[in-house]
Amino acid sequence: MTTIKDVAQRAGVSVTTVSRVINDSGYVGETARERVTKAMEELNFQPSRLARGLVSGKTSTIGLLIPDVANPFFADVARGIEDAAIAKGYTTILCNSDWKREREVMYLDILRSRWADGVIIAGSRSGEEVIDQATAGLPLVLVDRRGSAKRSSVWMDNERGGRLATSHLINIGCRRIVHISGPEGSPSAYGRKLGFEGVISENRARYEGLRGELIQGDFRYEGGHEIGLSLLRSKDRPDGIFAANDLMAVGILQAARFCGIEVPDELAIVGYDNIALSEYSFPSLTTIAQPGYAMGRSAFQLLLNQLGSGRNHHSEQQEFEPKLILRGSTARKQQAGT
Amino acid sequence: MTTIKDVAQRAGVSVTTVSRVINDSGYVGETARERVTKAMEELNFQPSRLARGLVSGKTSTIGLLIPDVANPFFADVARGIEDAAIAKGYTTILCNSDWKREREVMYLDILRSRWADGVIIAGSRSGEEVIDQATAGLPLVLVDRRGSAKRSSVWMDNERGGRLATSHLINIGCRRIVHISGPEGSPSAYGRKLGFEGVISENRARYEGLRGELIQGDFRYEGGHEIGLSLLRSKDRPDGIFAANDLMAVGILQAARFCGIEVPDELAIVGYDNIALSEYSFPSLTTIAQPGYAMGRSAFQLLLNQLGSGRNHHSEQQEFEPKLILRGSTARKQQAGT
DNA sequence: ACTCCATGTGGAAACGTTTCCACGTCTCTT
DNA sequence: AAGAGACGTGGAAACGTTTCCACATGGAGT
Repeated sequence: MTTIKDVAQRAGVSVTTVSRVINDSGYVGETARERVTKAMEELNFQPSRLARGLVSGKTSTIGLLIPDVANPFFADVARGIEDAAIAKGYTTILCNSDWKREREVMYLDILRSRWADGVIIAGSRSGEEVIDQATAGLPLVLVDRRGSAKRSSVWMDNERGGRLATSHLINIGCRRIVHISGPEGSPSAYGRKLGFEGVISENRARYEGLRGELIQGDFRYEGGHEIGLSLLRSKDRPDGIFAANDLMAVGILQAARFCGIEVPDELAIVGYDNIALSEYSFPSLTTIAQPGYAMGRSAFQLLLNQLGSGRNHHSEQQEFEPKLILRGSTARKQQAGT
Repeated sequence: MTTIKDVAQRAGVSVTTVSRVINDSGYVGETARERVTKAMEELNFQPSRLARGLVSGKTSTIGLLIPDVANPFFADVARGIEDAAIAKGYTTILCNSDWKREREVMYLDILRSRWADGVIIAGSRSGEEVIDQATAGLPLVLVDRRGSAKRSSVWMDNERGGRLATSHLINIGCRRIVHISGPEGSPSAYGRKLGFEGVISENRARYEGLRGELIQGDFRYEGGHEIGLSLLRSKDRPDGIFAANDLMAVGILQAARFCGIEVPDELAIVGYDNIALSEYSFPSLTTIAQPGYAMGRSAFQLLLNQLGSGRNHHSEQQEFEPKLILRGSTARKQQAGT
């Protein structure tokens, strides 16, 4: 490792001068600057960010805590964040919590020990107190929930999304609807469930025989597949399913194909997220769009605003609108009247 | 930030003793140990990895340089690497090069400045000299190519994979076959192309009228879609397409649906990677399996071996076998004889 | 009674930077 | 002619650890 001292020696100046050249601060003479620049190039010198971080207290590093990069939605979020971060000179540490609370806490400890300047947490199942405790003063942006006013967050109105999805199923004539929810504790899953329940109970008077059922899922493809199989093999099978994310919805789609059930005519399916997969499945999946990449970019921007503003806890909320994307999995030949 | 000094003071001992307790090294008395442990808990103390790294020269950090996490194959690789890394106490820095060589170099400079202990590069388009130059002594594992003997690498026999795919298309009766290759410079894309060309030229004598054509792609869905459209609209359209990855293959699938061309009967399609998407598309995609997660785990293991072995450049190669996965996109009613 | 070694502890240097302070020299103003 | 800047430079402290060294104290072996 070549250090600033080597550069100083080679250029025949002091380390102070080299530092000034690197940071373009203070006064440096023309000749000195040239010699330092030359020496840096010759030695292929890169100042150590460790040392720099130690003295400045800033590491230009952020932590990204998500359940799973292999989940396309979070991969999009991650990409959005990393792109925005590197553009501002920040480096991103990747942390996959695998939906486990204890892993979240573990990663947060690691991030603190590495002096991350801030953290973005997406898809956490932990409560706010736990997060508060574990982040302990670390600047923070949450991406899946409406945080309290004192915290920055990027979120969607998941309840509205859940309402859109459920209403749509009712509109096309479904009367026995099942909602496969997300893991317990996930605020987005909770919102979607609320929306579902709300619409079902509001419409029960209007459409007699309308029934809504709830099954707890895990946001994973395999989980959706299994639940789909057991659900579709029962006598009293549903004619509409709203899955809390696309991955599970696609799992159900496969289960339906396996059971020889026609989608959308015998069974209509709505997902959530609008990941690429939902467009290319067969039939293509009606879903609620959630712009992962844009939400990621936005989350980093909020974090940056917080970092810039020093002590005075500049906190902001950014909301994204859920949007119903109509595709094959609910495109019935004849629709029931509204 | 609470420091080791605060802990020492609270426990009434020297920083040396605290350090010994933290690292469980040297002699520490029973009472002193207890008091230090207690003080650490009370202060919620986490030793600074920056300071530690500065003195030890080791940061327990690795860099992960991939083209794009939003590409499901690389997301799998990333997940495999991160899982393996955290299990050994290493932290992963995420770098998306977006297939651009200059971004690779930029990221490598950043990683060096952060004193990453090692780097894993997947899907790079840069030549070995460029990589050598940019990594400059950083322990390194390449994941998509058979490195020279002096370098650790994880790879697949892409040429064999290309041969499998192309032979399969010929076997089911395709005679005008197009290969959509990957971006220029990518070794995996190159291997697949070689395999394609080899099989085509070897079979030209046997099957008269057999034609193979090459089109340069970019490993992206949209690219595949566009190429598919222009290809399928021409009079002289192919009856078989081998795409260098699944993303492009699915793009072509969509293009075929758009043009009203029957898959697999009018057009057979083979992809590469076996990402989740390939199973859920319609028709499902015949492809060459590439186990991203396992390759990621493996890559980290090789890196770890290198890190442990000090100066003596312990380098290993790990090879994975390509496997043909038969699915709907090539399942023709009647197959031509071999 | 002596040395020897295991045990326990702390001071201080080192890691590679940034930054505060001090000390020059030159030029311009009055 | 003298003082006030502006300009240019370097020494050294500081950041939070680890680790080398020195120095105690005690008991066991001769």
